[in-house]
Amino acid sequence: MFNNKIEALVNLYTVDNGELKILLFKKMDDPFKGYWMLPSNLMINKETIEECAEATISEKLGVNDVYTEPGIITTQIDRIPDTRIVGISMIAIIDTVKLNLNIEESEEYEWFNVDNIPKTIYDHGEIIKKTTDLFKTKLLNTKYLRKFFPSDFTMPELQKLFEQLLGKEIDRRNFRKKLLSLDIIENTNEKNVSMSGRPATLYSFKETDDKNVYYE
Amino acid sequence: MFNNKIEALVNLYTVDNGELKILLFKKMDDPFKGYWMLPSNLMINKETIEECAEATISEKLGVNDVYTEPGIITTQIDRIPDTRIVGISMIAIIDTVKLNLNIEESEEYEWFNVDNIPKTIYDHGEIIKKTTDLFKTKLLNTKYLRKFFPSDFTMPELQKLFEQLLGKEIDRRNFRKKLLSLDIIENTNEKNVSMSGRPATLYSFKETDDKNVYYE
DNA sequence: CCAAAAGTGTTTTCAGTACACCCATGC
DNA sequence: GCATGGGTGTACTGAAAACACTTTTGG
Repeated sequence: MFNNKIEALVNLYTVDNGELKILLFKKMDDPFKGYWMLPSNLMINKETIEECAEATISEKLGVNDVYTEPGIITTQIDRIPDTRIVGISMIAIIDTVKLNLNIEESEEYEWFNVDNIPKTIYDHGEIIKKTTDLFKTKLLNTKYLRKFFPSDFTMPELQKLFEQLLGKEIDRRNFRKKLLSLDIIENTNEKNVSMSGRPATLYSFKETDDKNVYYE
Repeated sequence: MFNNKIEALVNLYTVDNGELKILLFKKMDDPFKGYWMLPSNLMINKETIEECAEATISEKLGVNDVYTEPGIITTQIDRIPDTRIVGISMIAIIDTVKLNLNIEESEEYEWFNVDNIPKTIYDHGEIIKKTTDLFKTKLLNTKYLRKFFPSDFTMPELQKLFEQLLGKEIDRRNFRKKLLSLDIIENTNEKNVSMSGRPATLYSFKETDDKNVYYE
């Protein structure tokens, strides 16, 4: 009567060329064959929900030490037919460096832009939407930005991410001015290798207190 | 192995004379006799966490139709000795009108200013702090303010609440100017009965889209 | 008439916005 | 040398902050 199954639904995010993306797996068998899903696992008695999420990532991708934290919770009785499972969505962040080192191409998973989610099993689509909305507001804070950019980044890259988060275009000069005025980043005096055009300067986050870059 | 007990830890808030307060109950027996606690109940299989929280409030105070939503989640294995219970803190909001109609004085409970929480059982103190921090940021939005003030309120009352939320003093004239400029409230042309001094004008929230009053 | 709290307008300051031209690289 | 994307400075605008005196009530 009081015992419940709890599943961690892992929303694993990365920033790829200034785009916020989430990792989804393809369901290879019926029901819902061809639909997409969040990697998930039932939480066992002797672990925390964070441990459960980290184990799921490790199992699916072979990557360890990924930051996770709880997102939203769903206790709808009938969210999955014929069984009662409490869902806890987990926000997880991985940077492109770790990604490139450890992840190979696969038929079974794909990184999707968070604003372009394919059809999913059960309520995963709704969970992704709610969790991503929550995460987008958190992501305006350097605490989370740091995790995507543990080493360095370019201004145009970061600007592109903010344009997606805020859903509007930002003037290049004003964005740069604002970021520098906050005194949270520093010039590394390095340049990236660009596809074409002038190479961009690389910046990194200073080791200061975290603050929000934008509101609203 | 996969079955867990889940408890709803109800953080019931009200605004009393511009002060944000939370309801706590006194533990009347050992262990932790004399310590304070959040009202809570284990969630049963056939209810949602919201229903569990609402039932808890109904049981303790005899008040129904109270708005609730999930706050934070704790899955620490040893948060309660010798047993594993997953804790979900629930934000619940009650207005002073409902309060006065239904609640009588009691030895067993008390409304505490959220910035002055007494000693609590287990991890309740930490849960209150985290949930209240979360709620304070939400409370800058009229969606939640409305629930505290379903009928009307005075400017000084609302200003006092904002001063607590933001942790700083606000100029009376500037606060008034800002609130009126947002076009979210209207003058009811009524006055309240004051303790002493000039009676304050009563305002109410317009039926418009919700927005944030302040950031940061 | 005195104490207590509410109400009101103007100036200053600073952050946000708008805007156009030059620079470094690859091909 | 040209296409591509990166880097820079200034003027305008509007919201936030600073600030002091008057009004209404109860006792």
